[in-house]
Amino acid sequence: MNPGVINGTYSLPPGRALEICHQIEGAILRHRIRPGTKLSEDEVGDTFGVSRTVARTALQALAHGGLVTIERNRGAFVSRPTIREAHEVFEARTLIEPRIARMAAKAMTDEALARLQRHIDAEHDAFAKGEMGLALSLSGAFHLAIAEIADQKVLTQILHSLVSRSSLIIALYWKRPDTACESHSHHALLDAFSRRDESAAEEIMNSHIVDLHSGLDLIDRNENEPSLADVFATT
Amino acid sequence: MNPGVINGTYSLPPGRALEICHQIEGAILRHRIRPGTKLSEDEVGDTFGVSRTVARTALQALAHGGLVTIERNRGAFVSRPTIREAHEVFEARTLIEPRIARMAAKAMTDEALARLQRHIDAEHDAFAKGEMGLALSLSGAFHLAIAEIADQKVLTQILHSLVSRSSLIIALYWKRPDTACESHSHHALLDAFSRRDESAAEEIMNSHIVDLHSGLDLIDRNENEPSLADVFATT
DNA sequence: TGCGCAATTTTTGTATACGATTTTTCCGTT
DNA sequence: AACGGAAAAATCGTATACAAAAATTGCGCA
Repeated sequence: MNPGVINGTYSLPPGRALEICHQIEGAILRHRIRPGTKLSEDEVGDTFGVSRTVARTALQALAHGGLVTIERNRGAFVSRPTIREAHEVFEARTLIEPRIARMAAKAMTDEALARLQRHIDAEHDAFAKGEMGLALSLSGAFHLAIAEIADQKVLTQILHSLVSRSSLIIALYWKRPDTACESHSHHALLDAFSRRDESAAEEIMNSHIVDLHSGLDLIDRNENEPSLADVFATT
Repeated sequence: MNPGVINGTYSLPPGRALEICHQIEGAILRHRIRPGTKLSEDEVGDTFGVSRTVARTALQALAHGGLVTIERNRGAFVSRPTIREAHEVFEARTLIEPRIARMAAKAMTDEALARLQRHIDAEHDAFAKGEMGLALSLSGAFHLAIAEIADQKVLTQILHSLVSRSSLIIALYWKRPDTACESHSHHALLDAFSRRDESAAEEIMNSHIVDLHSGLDLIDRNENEPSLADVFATT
């Protein structure tokens, strides 16, 4: 199972390429592949036992979701969102998700509540086991589940891309890599949903996203990895 | 020149495929190709003098933007948004664009104002000449230009997809195909921008999108083309 | 030893070939 | 004449081949 992976997000006909998309997406969302990692066509093709043609299709689909960046004549890499983009992604989520939460509260059913509860349980579980990557991806899946309940396909697709990129952003800029990001916002959200309290859901979601945003270390210490070159520069 | 086409929207490396994307997008936005039209790989390849490989890449990119729909073993077609999707697209725009207008008002410069004025002039021009397709695509480009001025890349990309799909929706559901869609909302918007009146810009944009939405004929006479089969059903 | 240039290797861009699926056409049967 | 099915054609899915570009390596020279 691939948490965070929702059907119909990649506009590809069902087939091998779509499956590979989901596999790679899952790996990135669980932080098993770091931003910046090269994803060569041969490597992907060999890994999944397909030709470069199919691997290429999958990588291009991922590129359109923003998870992968393709540079001409250089290949595909797991995206490294800039600080600028990080801000924009969370600002967009702040705009969109509270509204989605409100719509979800309106459309909430007992079945949907149970599903959200299961999401939270799984998230807790992974967290307890120390599987942080999995926990994080499940946390993203929770947000998408809400969008699905709101039954807004267009916004869900948009949110999918935003949540995916958020995962990359967290991998790059989360303040305390060791410390965990457990919050009980999801519980509070579920509670509001169970009361069908639209305004509360909207407000809680808003604070939740703002919290996430502010949990990032987005001070511009001249952008991106100072790795090696800068570290040993003897100025 | 391709009105409505903005760089960086399709996550493809520069090259032949990207160019073909823009060409096809331009044609669709100007209503030179109707929703539902088949775009076969051979046809596209021959038209632009490239192999199917490149044509395929372009079509897949367009599919991710929502302009084209690919069905497995059947090929690519210009998308035909459902009534349901039409509502969702305009609801999403109602959520996003007023905010973008506000941000644009805040970031407005004289140079940007001049650019918007040129957009409006071009739109008028096309309209006067009866080139409705061109006028419509320029109208979409105006909205995108605002997003660019707001300098929000993430939201601009999202809006690009929404505006493109709006063009398909208008092609399918506009109430009076003969009557024109001239409104002076764009003028009013420009006026608010020139006064740097953020609230006015936000409010005018909101009404403008709502107007567009209500100009559509989205009554569900059991979805899409009743064509033929239903027409002659002798119940 | 350090630098730069050239040859080699790797990797991507594009075209083409072949098998699979779908669509169309055409013919025989009723 | 209408229907159904089989053959033919068209179109897509995938693999592979070759050309072009980039990255790497290694050599020669200062």
